[in-house]
Amino acid sequence: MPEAKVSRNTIKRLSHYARCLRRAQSDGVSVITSKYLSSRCHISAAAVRKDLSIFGEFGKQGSGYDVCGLLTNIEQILGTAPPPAIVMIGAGNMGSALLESGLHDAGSYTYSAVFDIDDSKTGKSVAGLTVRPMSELKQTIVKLKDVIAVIAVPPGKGQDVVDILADAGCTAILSVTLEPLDVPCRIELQYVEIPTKLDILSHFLKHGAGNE
Amino acid sequence: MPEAKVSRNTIKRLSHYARCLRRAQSDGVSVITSKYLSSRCHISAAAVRKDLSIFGEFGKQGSGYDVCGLLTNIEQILGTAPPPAIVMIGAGNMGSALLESGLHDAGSYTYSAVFDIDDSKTGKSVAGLTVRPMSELKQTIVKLKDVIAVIAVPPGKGQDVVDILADAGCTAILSVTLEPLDVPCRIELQYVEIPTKLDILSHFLKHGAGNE
DNA sequence: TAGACTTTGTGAAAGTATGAACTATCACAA
DNA sequence: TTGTGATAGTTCATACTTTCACAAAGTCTA
Repeated sequence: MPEAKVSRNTIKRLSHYARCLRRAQSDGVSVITSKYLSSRCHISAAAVRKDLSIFGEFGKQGSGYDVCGLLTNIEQILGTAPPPAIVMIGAGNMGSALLESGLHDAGSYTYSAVFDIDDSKTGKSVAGLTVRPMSELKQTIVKLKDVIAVIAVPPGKGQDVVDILADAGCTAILSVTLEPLDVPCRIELQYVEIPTKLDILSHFLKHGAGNE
Repeated sequence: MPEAKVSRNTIKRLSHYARCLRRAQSDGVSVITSKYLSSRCHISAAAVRKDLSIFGEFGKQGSGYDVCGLLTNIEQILGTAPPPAIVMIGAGNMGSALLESGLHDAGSYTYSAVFDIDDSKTGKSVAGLTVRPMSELKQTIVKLKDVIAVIAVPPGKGQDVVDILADAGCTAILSVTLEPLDVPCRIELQYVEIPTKLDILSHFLKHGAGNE
């Protein structure tokens, strides 16, 4: 599998293609063109073809790409076939919202467990999962191995959680808290950057939206 | 104010600098170096200086940048002095979570109003705001003028909200729903891309995290 | 004051991304 | 079988972004 040099931006676009393909698949579409992907993902058709050329002459001229085969290839690169387990830390408003909204459109991710620092929540059920105490977090991470940890705790509590996760050997974290987190460089950390997105919107409100 | 050509990536970084500066300010720091900003924002010092050079020889060799003055300049570009109003659409789990978590660390943004499609929620209070019916949404947008709309409704309900917002002349939307939305090109739309971030994390889990 | 040290600002170079244009290949119909 | 239209794959040129290196300018200590 010679796929060493896939840039981060390409990964992002592949993620969009994957969602678009799943949608097409559930609509019964079996072949898809770069033009269609282009319009649905707001990416130029040339860029789509360039991205997809990493699979090596996979598409068919004149018709397009096989939806099922393309999705399989993309999921191979994304590592979502099967997807890693997801563990939620925080069963408050935000954690519950994410758990209940589900992630079906994002692929076949599922939440494996949910933890909360507040022991009074232990044993309660959220979106079909039983809330477990933080004392069990480390052993769960170790046992599951390939796991993405989602941190949805109140500001000020995030760093403690990160430290536990790092200690357990977790290497992939998605944070939906606002506080800045320090992580060892071997951990890949993704932020849900609501403040940054607000600032971008604010900028375009003040200085004109159209001029990208 | 000759600041026409600030790229989107620069805007993102300025947003990070702004948060870092606010933090420094509340810690009583009055002067800050590119090196410090670099380490806190995970951006190379050279990039920081290049970004900040758009203000034109603002820093002082040997010491650094004046925290207060730099923040003022950045907020000028971000358009967050004062910030636009924020209107929340959706008072469910997600909407409530965002309203209650607050945005103090992100600047001086405040939520101005919250709406919900479920009339049984009308009149109830969430995070100090009274939930209002969707029928009042349009006139509120029109009256506030400079406003960012945050969409936090269940999947399937988002497009209807977008249509109302577009009709009301709203030009800045932040979506935290998973569904893809179609907006007129004059509207600046930002997604909270949780599925994409999960895919990025999944990729690095499978193919090694360190090789960025 | 002198001299060592720190930090900014910037021009050049290297690396990336983007877009246009062209070619090769395939599907389909007559 | 042959011609026509459509689309993937590739190449090249352009523009943008990031990084490097260093001069200029300020700070600090003795």
